[in-house]
Amino acid sequence: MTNPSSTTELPDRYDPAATDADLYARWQQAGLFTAHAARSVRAGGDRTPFTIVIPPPNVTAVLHMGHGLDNTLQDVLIRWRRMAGDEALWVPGTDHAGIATQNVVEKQLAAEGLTRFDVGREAFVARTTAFVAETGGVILEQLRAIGASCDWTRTSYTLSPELSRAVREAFVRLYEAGLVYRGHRVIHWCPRCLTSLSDEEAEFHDTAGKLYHVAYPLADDPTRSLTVATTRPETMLGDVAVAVHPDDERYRELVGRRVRLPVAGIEIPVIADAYTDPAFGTGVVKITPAHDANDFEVGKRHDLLMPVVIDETGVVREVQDAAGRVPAELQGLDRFAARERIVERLRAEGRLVKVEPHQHAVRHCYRCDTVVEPRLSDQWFVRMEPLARPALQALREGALRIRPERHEATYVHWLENIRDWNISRQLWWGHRIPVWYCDACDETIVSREDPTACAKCGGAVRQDEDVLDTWFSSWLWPLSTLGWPDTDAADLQAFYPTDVLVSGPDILFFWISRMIMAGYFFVGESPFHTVFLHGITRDTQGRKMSKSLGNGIDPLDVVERVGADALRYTVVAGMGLGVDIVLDPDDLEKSFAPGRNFVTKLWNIGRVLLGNVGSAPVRPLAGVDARALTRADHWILARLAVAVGECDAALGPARPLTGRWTEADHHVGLRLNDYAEAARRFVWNELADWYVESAKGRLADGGEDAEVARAVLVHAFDQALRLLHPIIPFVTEALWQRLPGRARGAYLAGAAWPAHGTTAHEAAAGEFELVRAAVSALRQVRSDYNIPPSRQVDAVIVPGDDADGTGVLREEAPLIGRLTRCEVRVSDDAPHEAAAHVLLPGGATVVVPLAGLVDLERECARLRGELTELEKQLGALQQRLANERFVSKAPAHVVEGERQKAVEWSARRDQLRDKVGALCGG
RNA sequence: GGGCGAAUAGCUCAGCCGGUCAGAGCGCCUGCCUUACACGCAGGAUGUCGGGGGUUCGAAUCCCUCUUCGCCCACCA
Repeated sequence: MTNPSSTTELPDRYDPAATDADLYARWQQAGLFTAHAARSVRAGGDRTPFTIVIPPPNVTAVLHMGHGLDNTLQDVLIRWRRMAGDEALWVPGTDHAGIATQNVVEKQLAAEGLTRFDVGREAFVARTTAFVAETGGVILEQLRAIGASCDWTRTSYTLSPELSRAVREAFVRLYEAGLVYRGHRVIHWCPRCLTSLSDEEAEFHDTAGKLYHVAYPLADDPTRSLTVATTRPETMLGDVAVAVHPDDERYRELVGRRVRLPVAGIEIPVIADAYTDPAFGTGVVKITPAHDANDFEVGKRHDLLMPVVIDETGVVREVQDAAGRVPAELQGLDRFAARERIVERLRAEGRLVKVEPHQHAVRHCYRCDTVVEPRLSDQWFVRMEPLARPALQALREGALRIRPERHEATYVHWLENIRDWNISRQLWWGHRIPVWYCDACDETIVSREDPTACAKCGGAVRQDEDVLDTWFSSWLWPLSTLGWPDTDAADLQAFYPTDVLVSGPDILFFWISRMIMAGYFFVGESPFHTVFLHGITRDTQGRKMSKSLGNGIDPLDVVERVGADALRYTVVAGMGLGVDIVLDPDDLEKSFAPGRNFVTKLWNIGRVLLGNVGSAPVRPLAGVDARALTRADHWILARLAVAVGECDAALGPARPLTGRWTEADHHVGLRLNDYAEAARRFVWNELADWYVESAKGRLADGGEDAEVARAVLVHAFDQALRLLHPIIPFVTEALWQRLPGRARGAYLAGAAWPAHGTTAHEAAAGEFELVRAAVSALRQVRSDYNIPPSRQVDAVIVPGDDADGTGVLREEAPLIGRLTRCEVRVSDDAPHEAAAHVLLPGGATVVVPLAGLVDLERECARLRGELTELEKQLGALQQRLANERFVSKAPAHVVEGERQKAVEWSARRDQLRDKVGALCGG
């Protein structure tokens, strides 16, 4: 790479399209993203490992803004730690996404007029496999476009042979521990996907429904009836009882008698069960064990029949134990059509007492949004309570923290009330459940290896038809991607436990909590010590970005228009911890302006800096005699030290300082927006606005001082690029490569994170603050009096009591003059004519003669107003200082600060009075 | 029905343990194409920090309450 010696070789904008891909390829060629197990201290190396496993996107997914955000944050952390000297590993990969992927392929089949049953299981799986192989994993390619520094040599896939082995091992181990069992109960069923769902997969949606009050006449006295309330009249065909509360006086005498079930025309008993809430509706509830989880429990308690009247597709018919319950006219109707018909019949028969509107939460399939049908079936479950205990303990003892902290309460609540996990799915796409049945002797075989015959009787065996919940492989992700169940695997040894898990809060239960439970159960350790939950992206109306609403932003669009760096900077700088980020899908230019502007600014700082510094070798800062440093040099070095400190503080400790999170470090760090702001401020408001401007003259003058300025300039910029690299890796690398003296093959991506500076520069830096104050004062005068830049202004700085300050101002007068386009001299000799006065800290006064420059009359009015306002404020301040209680109770430094302020204000008031006197003649 | 969070400049938000916090970015106003940058420079305006009450010498910051939005959880048929 060449080192351009003038800005003419650098275009005036950074061109991501022409640069980013090339830089990314070179990073990868240099092996910068590849972690080495042997270098981890856990494997005898000398580097602390820092590991993140990516939340594996669905294999068929394409990148959306949520991924853009999530992966940017991970990349910031990974790049930061890599630079900080850790053995940083970011494991990428994809999830086979059972239902989601199967649905995609089924849709393709549907377009051909076929169902999966038409093609058969084997062919369907083959087709899906081919589909995934062909088009899957696109998202991983897309991640490179935003700069994600994943270790692509370790790319994983939940359905790969290696990870499938982990899945089977996990299932068998849980089974052997008695934590996996087969249960016969009512589960959530999606009649469209034709599979069971876990509690988490059956999402509640508020729905405007109706509450139907239906009269069930007493069998032995049709003039009397019990009225039940139901939202789902179609299930009444499966009623086996009506229940009242045992203590409910109103119905006590009816318990044990029978009622006649309308429509079905059969008799069912009245039972007493505490499940019934006497206060709800009429206090009478119909019991339908096969179609309601609670009713199922009641049914079991009372040993009731469990007739199934709705089949797996949601069609009403006599499925099981339901002979004679479904009238012919209802047979074969969809459940919702059946509801209508039943209601009509009830109305016709005079059994419908009333219908009320009813707002309630109805479970829907999280994949296809179909209303879930509770269904009685045999499923595999994981007993979760024993797994939850250590996961709760982890948080209590500080092995784990969740940020922002408010999510910790959610986590605890969920774990404390955890329910068993239905892990079997009636799908074809996924890990086949490793259970075989022998029909000959009824033996159940759960095995790591595929059995060929029944171990007991030698008979033929057949494997369970179901597959595992896709999350059953996801929950092993931190383990399986690192080589588990091979506990000797180099990666597992070197990188497990991992460090930070970055995700949106939406999959806290689906995935994150379960990973923690798996970590403890399978290897006895939490898979990570920090869960970092970020917000989600919303549009300007506050709506969640989604495909269906069409309000999403395609990150690749953004990359194309403003570049990956601008995208990354915008989301990192714009997002508080755990706070949602609002972006306008209709105005990408505006939404990403902060990032775009900053990248351009940085690029231009690079242009002027490189252009002024040239390509000749530059001394390392350490080789510069400290006595040769100017005030400005000290100042920028001091500011750099502050910026580095702020960035480190904002990012926080990468891991618990004492092995466990404590009050001291639990709530610290991961404030990426603060980190971004600290770095931005240094580079823009300090380095560019002040230091670079101040150095231009020195560089032009040449000589020894120019060498010093070059050294400081290059050092400060180099350090700034390092600070910013995790956020905006491309432009910083492109600039860093052009710094003079850059060694071939060295990359910023592999460079060291800035070390804390010394405090050696602070004293001289303070002097430069006085220079800045003088410059600001003169700029303000120019602006206040509307003096155009072209108009030369003579300024006099009248020394104050501070002899040192006067010395500084005298020496720096040329610089102050250059930065303000004024002719500045320091003299006791204040001009006598009308002039503007600005007081500097330390007592010196900037005086600018105004004769011929302004309308004095207007100016006087303005000044008098200013004086009045100041006197008012000063009065209040003095009153405060006269307050006994304030002086005695407030901390000394506060009182001292107020006193100081009063002194300054008084001086300013006196100045202002003089000024008014001088300008306005008394 | 529980639990949690948010309400601060026109917009999106920072403001941790009460006193240099009334701030940033975008937008707006004024003046500048000052040979790095108009995706810029210099200067500037705008907020009784959702309402009410309380604690305190002092509250955007703590407590109570109300209002309005979110989110999560939940077997009230």
